[in-house]
Amino acid sequence: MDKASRSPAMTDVARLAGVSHQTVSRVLNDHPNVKEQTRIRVRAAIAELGYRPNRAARALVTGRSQLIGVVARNSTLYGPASMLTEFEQAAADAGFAVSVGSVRELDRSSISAVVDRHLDQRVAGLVVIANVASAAEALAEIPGDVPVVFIDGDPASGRPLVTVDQVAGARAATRHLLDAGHETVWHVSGPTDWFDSAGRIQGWKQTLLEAGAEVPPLLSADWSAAEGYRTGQMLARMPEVTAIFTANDHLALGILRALHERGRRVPHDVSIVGFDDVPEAAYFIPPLTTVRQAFGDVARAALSLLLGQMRDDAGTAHQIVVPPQLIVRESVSRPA
Amino acid sequence: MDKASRSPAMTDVARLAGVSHQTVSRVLNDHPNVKEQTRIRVRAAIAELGYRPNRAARALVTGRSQLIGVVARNSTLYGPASMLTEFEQAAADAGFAVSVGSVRELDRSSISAVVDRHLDQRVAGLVVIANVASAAEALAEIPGDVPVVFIDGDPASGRPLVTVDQVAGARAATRHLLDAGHETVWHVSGPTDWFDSAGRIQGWKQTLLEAGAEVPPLLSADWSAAEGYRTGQMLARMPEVTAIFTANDHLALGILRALHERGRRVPHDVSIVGFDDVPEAAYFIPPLTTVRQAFGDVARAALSLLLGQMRDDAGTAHQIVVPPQLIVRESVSRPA
DNA sequence: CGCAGAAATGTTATCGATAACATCCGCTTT
DNA sequence: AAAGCGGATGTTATCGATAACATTTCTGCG
Repeated sequence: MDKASRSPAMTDVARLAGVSHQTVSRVLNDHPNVKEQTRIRVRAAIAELGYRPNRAARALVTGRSQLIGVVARNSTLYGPASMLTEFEQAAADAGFAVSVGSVRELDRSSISAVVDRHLDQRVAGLVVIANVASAAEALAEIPGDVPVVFIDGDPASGRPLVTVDQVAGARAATRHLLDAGHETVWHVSGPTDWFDSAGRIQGWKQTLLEAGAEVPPLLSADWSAAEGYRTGQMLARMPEVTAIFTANDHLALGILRALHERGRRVPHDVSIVGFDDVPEAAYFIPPLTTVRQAFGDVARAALSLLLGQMRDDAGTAHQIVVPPQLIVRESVSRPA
Repeated sequence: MDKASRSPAMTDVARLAGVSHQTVSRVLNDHPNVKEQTRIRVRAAIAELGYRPNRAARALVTGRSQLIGVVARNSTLYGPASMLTEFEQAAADAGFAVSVGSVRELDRSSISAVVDRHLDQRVAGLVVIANVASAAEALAEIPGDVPVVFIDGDPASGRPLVTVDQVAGARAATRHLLDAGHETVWHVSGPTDWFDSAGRIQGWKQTLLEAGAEVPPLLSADWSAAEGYRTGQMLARMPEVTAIFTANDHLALGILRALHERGRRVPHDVSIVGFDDVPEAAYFIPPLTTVRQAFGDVARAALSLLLGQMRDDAGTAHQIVVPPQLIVRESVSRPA
């Protein structure tokens, strides 16, 4: 009796329940035409044997697995990393496993390599965290028969997409600084090829123009504290700079340090607003006013779009925009 | 000619190359007994058709997939998140996909649920990032026939394990502070049920005892800047505290802020050393001296242990310890 | 030259599920 | 009561690979 040596298959369940394996399959897939009584009998047999369907076999015959592939840039940046774990959690709750395919760069060849790997695994769907514009062309290659949802991609593509409203977040941040009485607001952006950056730049600029404020030159950086520091060293020497909106919290951290070194106090001399609300932002010196993105909401929205596509093929290609939230702390005050 | 409608299978390749599908299989798996000439012919056919093997079919017959399951706590903490992306990268380079299974807590039922999901997928191996002691019992349940490697687990378990030498890291940090002339060093630890915390506490205490220094009471916190701040508020009021070693950089950040608020200057009045070397640590005020963990090395080591187990069943259960590195910046000086 | 034995290749069975089709059964309907 | 019908179930084919075994084709050597 070494039945335990190999996990039970569908035929084992069928034998125990006194039905054919096909009936077991029907019970598993909730087919309508099964008598309630046999359904119960089969369920009992499944429970007794501790039977769990073999995903590989199912994937082979259906051509689809219970696996969702995620394509993301290899990154420990707060945003992408949070996005990923939130999505994994949402997918797990829905009974899906998540296969992560990191790429070093979001260029054409890297992306198609990862997509191919995922298609090899017969993923049921793909989620692409496409935060830079250069990804667009490679993504056009993804075959149309596999459900795809984009996070942070190009809204103009017409593909199903979930994104945080970067423009609104930037507007709230800029407006907050203007409302405090600053004549204008400087912006240190992320890399300009990121959609996030573009949206934040746009929101910042729009708000200044609407308020009739002068638009200072745009300062671009990568997302690191290091570049924030370098940029900050420059800004610290400019007395006319009294309000800065940075594209993420780590940039703000670097700027805070540069200002500190030059003896410019925050928020007394310079006000600053970040973006992301990383957990430690409340413990910067001073605590950072910033914009929080609801990554969990984005992840769940992306999953539900994906499931929608998987269910009905003619699913309309929705786009969902999640609003961000301004978190007010102590890094902003009226100008001196 | 709608061959493109369905991706080519092994038989298609075989037909084109004028051999049997089995020969194609042999070429794919690098079996020795294939004539060089046919091997080339088959390779050409594969290339021409753009054939890619169906992982599901292979998994079905072998009972093993090209998928590695990772069990980790759902977390955006720098350490675990870095570990995950590094491992994914290493696995991808070796041709493996990674299925992430996050759990909210590392308790028995969560873990066995995730492990079961992975076993459903017929993962080729499992990597468990088991950073708390409570995980140990649940992990004992993992069946012995699937290769498992632990990252950060209990060395005493005897299971294959890769870990950063936390004790050595803590010793370096503590010693650095003592060498600067401080009479003793206070320690703010992470949660005491984490192996990381335990190792760092041990290294800290050992070093103090060896140096004949007094061992101050242990202060425990979670890993957050928030608790660092709270703890820091207390420490800032104690003039005898001149040197602090914190279990991670975010705790240090919170403490820096608390000290700053109380007017205690770092490093002039208080020296501080963190742990992790998060990318922004160099831009704290002041730049933080800290201990860097080579997550990439850990990930690659874990993968190679796993591959070793997958190849030869009798593989000796190695344990690999990766040394950390003290990064000296400006948050430490001689006591006043 | 022929034969053993190895090397190269082909044939068939198999993994565990779903799909498609076949069958059986019990009712209604006329 | 026979035909017709749909609900419930069973049978067989199938997905695409590998494993095990069968067969053919080379070798080397007496």
